[in-house]
Amino acid sequence: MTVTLKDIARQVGVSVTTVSRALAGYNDVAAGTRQRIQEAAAELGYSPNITAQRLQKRRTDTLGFIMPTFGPRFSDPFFSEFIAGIGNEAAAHDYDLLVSTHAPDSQGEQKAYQRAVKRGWVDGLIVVRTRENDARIKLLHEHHFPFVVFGRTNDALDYPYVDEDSEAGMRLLVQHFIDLGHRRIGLITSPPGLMFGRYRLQSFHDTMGDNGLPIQPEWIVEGALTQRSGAEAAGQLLALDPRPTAIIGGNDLMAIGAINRIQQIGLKAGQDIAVGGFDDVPSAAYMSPPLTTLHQPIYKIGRDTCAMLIDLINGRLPTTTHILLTPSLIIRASSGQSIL
Amino acid sequence: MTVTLKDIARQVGVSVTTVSRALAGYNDVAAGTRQRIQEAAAELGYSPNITAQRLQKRRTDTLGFIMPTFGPRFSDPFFSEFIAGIGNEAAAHDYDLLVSTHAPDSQGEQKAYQRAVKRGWVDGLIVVRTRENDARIKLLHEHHFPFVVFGRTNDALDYPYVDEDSEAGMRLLVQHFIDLGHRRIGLITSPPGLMFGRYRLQSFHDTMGDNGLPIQPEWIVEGALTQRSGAEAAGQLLALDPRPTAIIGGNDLMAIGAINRIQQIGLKAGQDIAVGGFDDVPSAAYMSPPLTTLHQPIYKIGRDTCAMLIDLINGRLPTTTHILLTPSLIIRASSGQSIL
DNA sequence: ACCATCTTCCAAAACGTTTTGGAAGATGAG
DNA sequence: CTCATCTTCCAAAACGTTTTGGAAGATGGT
Repeated sequence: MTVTLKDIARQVGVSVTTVSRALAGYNDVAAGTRQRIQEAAAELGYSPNITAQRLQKRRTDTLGFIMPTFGPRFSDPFFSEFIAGIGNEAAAHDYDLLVSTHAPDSQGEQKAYQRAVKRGWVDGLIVVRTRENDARIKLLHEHHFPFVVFGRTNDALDYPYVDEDSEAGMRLLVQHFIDLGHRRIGLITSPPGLMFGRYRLQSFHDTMGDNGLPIQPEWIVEGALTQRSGAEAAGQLLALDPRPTAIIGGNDLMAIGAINRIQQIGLKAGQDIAVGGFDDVPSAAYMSPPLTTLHQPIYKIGRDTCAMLIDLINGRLPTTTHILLTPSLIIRASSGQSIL
Repeated sequence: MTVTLKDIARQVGVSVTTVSRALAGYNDVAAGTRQRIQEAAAELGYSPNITAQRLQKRRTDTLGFIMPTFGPRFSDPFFSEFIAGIGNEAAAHDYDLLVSTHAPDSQGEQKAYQRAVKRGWVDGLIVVRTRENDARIKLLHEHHFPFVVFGRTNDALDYPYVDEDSEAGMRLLVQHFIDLGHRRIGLITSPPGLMFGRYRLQSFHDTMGDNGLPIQPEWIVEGALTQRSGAEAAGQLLALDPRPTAIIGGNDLMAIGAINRIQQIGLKAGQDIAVGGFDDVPSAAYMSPPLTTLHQPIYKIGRDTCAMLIDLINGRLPTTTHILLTPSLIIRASSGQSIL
């Protein structure tokens, strides 16, 4: 069937050892012998079996990425860009990328992490969308398994991570709206338990407070990170009396949903109601109105996270294991003009 | 370090064989012995090493998906939804999914396919975005390697595929515009060499011809499947005199870019210029105006493709290996009213 | 002619699992 | 008591590779 070292050995009339060492470039093989072996290998079309190499080397040269997906069918531009980032970086270092989709805290997710930790499934893991009391991180940490996280947790554990400074981001956005004269600002939050939502919500409170502005509880509505849920949440906010003059989406997808709902009831986003988002997804700049948002360099974050993990796996401690990136506020038409 | 069969065998005082067979549930193990083995396994926290199992079984239980990406940094909602589809289906059958990103026809891509074919990298491959004279398909076909394709090629080769009927889709969309009274219709095509672009272009020509409508060469502009390129191409179309009254994007991303450019120069998409796209990406319904487009059930296509591949790998010939899905036209505000 | 040193090769072990082909002892039928 | 049949176990081989620890023969210096 497929060609093995044994086949070459038989054809050339040497031992498997010699074939292996000849092809690996050791210098204890006579030039002529090596020549004949190389020719035979080329002729037979030999390529070493990956699984056998992995067993022998006790490493898989594979990285794992377990995507936490809400609901079976889902689509989030964040993930394709992030995968492109880690995928390219991994490929550059000759690592494979194993991708698995599982609902957060589901049995399937737990099994996947167990396989990594106990069964030599992959050499390291990339963890995203941190949760409060994140069981994944506890597990990996106590098994001393190599991993890097995009996000932080509320544990006291020390582990390498890359994160965006959600607090700073939200502060920029809220202050921007306040400076434009807004006083009643609605917020569409992400599902509970997600750390980044927690930081953003906290910062929303803080920034409003620092400006001496009270917050009505009904200004804060929960969404599910999708356009549809953003539209629904916006519907609730727009039904308030008085209604908010600005709406912040916990991510761009929800902000896009909000804009849609605003137009639907006959108002103009960016004129009657200001809107802002988080992420700067590719479509954000092409909406009408274009969406004011906080730019996160997702692709770069993916690359950096992956590079850090590879260093970790190979025992090269990264110089810094805690990276906090400040998102930059991209002001576009959806935040409108001053209403003062 | 990690626990192996040997460790359990030593602790219980039996052979490795017996441990293996006890845990695998064979009935040639005494009840008491099995009990002690199971307890020891639980106590030591044993889980079988995946790589060793794979070597022994000569199968990886892993599927490969090599994403053809244009440019290093990229983001296409098509891929995240497609990955979710194949990922979930794969997980349901206990298969892993290996994802690799490579530029089309690049060296890296070729190497990846070689690894699959010759080195036991994965048990099967999913191929997408077929190209003219697609080298990937020729390679896989001549090596009798299990694979399923999303898309068709111009080869005479027989292989299993799932595809959307681009010709039917384009016909629906063009006819829709013609019925609304449009006579000058611009088309933003995908990069050359991509089969789906070829079908769409051909069908564009055919449908216009069938309606007795001539096509000016300058109505057809090439894009790169991104919002930005769609905006640029639309810019060219809008500069024509007389300019087209309708613009079709080769995919939704380019249609979204076109809408953006239309608004930018002070015209109203869906009123002054009709716009249509392909794919029905999640954002399409939330644009303003919402985008008329051809809905492709990407998630389902991913699942079906993957299911077919798994059948193939396990020697269960799927009943049908050629599936052609007709996209449905979703009419939204961007196609506007009749202009007659 | 003898010993030391190179050069070239390979058998065996190892990675951790599953499968094959018995073997030893217990049980039961006659 | 004898032979056949179960029950329970295991040594060895296998998957395909890499590494270890020599061994045999060639070379060269004296």
